[in-house]
Amino acid sequence: MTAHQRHLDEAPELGELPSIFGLLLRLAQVRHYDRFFAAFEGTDVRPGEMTLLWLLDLNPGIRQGVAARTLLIKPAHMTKVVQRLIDAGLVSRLVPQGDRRSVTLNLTDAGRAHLARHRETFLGVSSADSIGLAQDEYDTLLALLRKLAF
Amino acid sequence: MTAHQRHLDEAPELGELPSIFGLLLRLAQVRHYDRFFAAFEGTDVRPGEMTLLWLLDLNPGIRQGVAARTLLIKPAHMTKVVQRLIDAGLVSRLVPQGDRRSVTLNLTDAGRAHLARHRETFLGVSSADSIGLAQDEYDTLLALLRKLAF
DNA sequence: CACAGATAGTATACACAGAAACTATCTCTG
DNA sequence: CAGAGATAGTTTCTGTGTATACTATCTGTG
Repeated sequence: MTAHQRHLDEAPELGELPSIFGLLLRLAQVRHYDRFFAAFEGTDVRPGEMTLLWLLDLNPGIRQGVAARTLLIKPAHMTKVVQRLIDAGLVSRLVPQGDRRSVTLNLTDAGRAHLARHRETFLGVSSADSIGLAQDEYDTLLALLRKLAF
Repeated sequence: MTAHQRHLDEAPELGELPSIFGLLLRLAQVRHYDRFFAAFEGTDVRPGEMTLLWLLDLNPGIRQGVAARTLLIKPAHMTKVVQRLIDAGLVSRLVPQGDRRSVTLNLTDAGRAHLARHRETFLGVSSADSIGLAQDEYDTLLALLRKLAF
């Protein structure tokens, strides 16, 4: 079988599927993850961790639960993500005086260094160019997604 | 603490995060999943299964691997999804004459009935209105996502 | 100030998705 | 036409995220 014939075989009828919002979101996300992991190949940096470090850099001492709600991460999962970052020496946990049920988070020096080291790559993955859209299309897309996300 | 004060507590500084494409995609998807499961509450219908059934309806006898590549589902996972649908009586598997390594898929009568029963709800979840955008914004968003997805 | 209920986070158990290795079949080349 | 390599799908193992239930702490009301 030639490549061309195989291509024909693999072009099934899609009907209205390309207008199903949930499918499009998922497909776009899968492709974006591929880009992310290609850019961070060999570094074991993960998208969610990178985002959390970023948030902690902007909000030193933020409560763990507030970070979780902001990033739509479930509390049970946040516990594990934070534990990983603490094990990696990037984040520190502190139980504040006022409310000893809660936990506040801070970057360590190593965490700040880690963030600085990967900042450009992280931003680069999220650029119109790497995503394959014209700048104005990209701006429109981000504005629309922002309406849905926040 | 009043609701208003709590709201203030929970508005951390976000910096450039709302321009991080990957984060926006994920947040939008999490919110969309919530809508989906709210609409299908009590039915145990899942988004991925619904999409696969739809694809099978349009392409009777499609090869399992072709379906997997079309929907960006990994082969190992597709095996399990198909098995679930077969157990539910919605899909049938057939090993074709020409290539006995492969497997072709078809909807059963029950599968077609299932699809028909949930079709409107499925489309409804994926409408400008339920997503909370104006129709023209929604059309733009879909067109842009389609560029990324296919 | 005691205690009922709310809240913050954690632990346990499970579901969903992927990677790698395996089996069966097919194809192509010598 | 035999055997090496490619291909289709499955199995096994692992990781990521969720639901549920639990512990610790706090708050508000009597």
